[in-house]
Amino acid sequence: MLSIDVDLDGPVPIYQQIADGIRELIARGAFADGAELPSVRHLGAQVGVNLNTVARAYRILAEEGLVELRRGTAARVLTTSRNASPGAPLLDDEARRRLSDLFSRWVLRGATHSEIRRALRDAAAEYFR
Amino acid sequence: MLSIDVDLDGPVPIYQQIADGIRELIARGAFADGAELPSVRHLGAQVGVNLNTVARAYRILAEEGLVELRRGTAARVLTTSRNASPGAPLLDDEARRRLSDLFSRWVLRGATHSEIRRALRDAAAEYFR
Amino acid sequence: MLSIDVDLDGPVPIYQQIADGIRELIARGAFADGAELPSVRHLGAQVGVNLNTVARAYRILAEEGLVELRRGTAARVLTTSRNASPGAPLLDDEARRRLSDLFSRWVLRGATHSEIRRALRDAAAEYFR
Amino acid sequence: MLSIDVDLDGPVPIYQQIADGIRELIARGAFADGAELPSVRHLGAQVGVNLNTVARAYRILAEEGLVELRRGTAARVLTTSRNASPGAPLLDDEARRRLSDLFSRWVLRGATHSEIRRALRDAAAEYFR
DNA sequence: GTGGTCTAGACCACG
DNA sequence: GTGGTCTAGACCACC
Repeated sequence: MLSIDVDLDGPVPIYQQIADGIRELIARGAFADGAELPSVRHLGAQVGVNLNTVARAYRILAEEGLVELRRGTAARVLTTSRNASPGAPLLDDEARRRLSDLFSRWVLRGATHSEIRRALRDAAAEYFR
Repeated sequence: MLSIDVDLDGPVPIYQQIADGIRELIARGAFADGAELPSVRHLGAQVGVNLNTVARAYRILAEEGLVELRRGTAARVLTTSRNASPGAPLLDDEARRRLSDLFSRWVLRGATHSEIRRALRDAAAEYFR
Repeated sequence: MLSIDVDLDGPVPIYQQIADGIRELIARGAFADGAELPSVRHLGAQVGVNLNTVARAYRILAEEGLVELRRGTAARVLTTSRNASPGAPLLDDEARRRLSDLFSRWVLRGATHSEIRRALRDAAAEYFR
Repeated sequence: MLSIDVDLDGPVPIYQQIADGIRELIARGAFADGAELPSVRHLGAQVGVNLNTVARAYRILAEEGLVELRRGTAARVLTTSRNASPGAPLLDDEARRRLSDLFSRWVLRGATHSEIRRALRDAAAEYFR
């Protein structure tokens, strides 16, 4: 029984939120390899959105290689398909951009370098708890 | 002479990128308190976007309390107006959401907790360099 | 003992892949005229798909005149029933459409006319090897 | 005035046909770099399909890097973004699969190796005419 | 004006 | 039953 928080208002598209939520669940190991996702109809009903919106989220995950879609059968999770280039650094431009923006907002709230380092450590600890 | 990188393609709205860029410059101390921002016309011409787009970026920063807008005069930077509630933790829900999403993507690329901690430390060090 | 590669993922319907695979085997002369195809049960079990899926593939081949289906007996290959109008050119609209699409993709990868001609020659040589 | 043939029935999704058609026009040099595509509304009306269907075709081309989409402005063609890995051979598995299927069908219509080579040469000549 | 999102609902393709 | 396609139409975001 999969639970995903979705903010129906707000600027982030619903299909993105659903994709993000499922991606996180996969990353957290909530699915065995080959496990079935709920049908677009079920998940749509549960979350309170249209089935097409869920379908779009599934399509995104499929393009990322995290989910396998086939007509006639349930969507399946592919945990094995680590599309990791082993040498690729985590801190690529996109990650750098996201983090810099966060840091600037924190600095403007008065944060220091060490406070920021601490908040990051806390966030990671929380995530892996 | 303010320099901002704007990616005209990509999903991030241009006005957001401009606001983000200026916010970062303010956070980095590029402006004295009360310093004037370039006019929307100048900045628009320099960046190569419509003046309304720049105006919208300024409005966002004004709503955040980082910039003061008055008709007829240049926009002024307000570094002192920390709109921070002193006790508010850095790691609010929005920050948590952004970081969790980043962590999930990293985990799916095979990252471990300690690799992630290291990447975060590096990012902060880079930012404050 | 017939061997067919089927990609259970991917956008191509399984029954199509099976039909394509058998068609290629027939074209390559793997069957004497009147030879029996494996039962839908056997082939389905071997390939790992539902028997209805195999049955649908056989039906397609029957509609093309390549296979004869009769209730109660094994499906038979009909190599003689060339359903070709003798004068019909190979390069019909459908073939033209398929090749044009391929050419466009190649051109956008930087290919020239002569490189494309060479790739086509190679493909044919490979096929008939 | 862009003209695209679309078969509203038939198994190929309309959005795919539209994407294929535009890709071919781009490959044929019908667009200068940065040229504007018709709006999803206009093209939809012209072809006789819903605007969402056209939007999906545009999204596909954007993901291929052939088209640049931005809210508020017309879709732009990017001919320069050759995403060609210089060393990559034209005849990859997908191309091989497509061509093999075509060859099998031709062989079953009685074609010989040399007739097939000729048809391929003709198709390329036609395409580049 | 542009593209983007979302909906409700229909119908198809597939297993 | 599943996912996939398409529609008509609404509304939003952006320029």
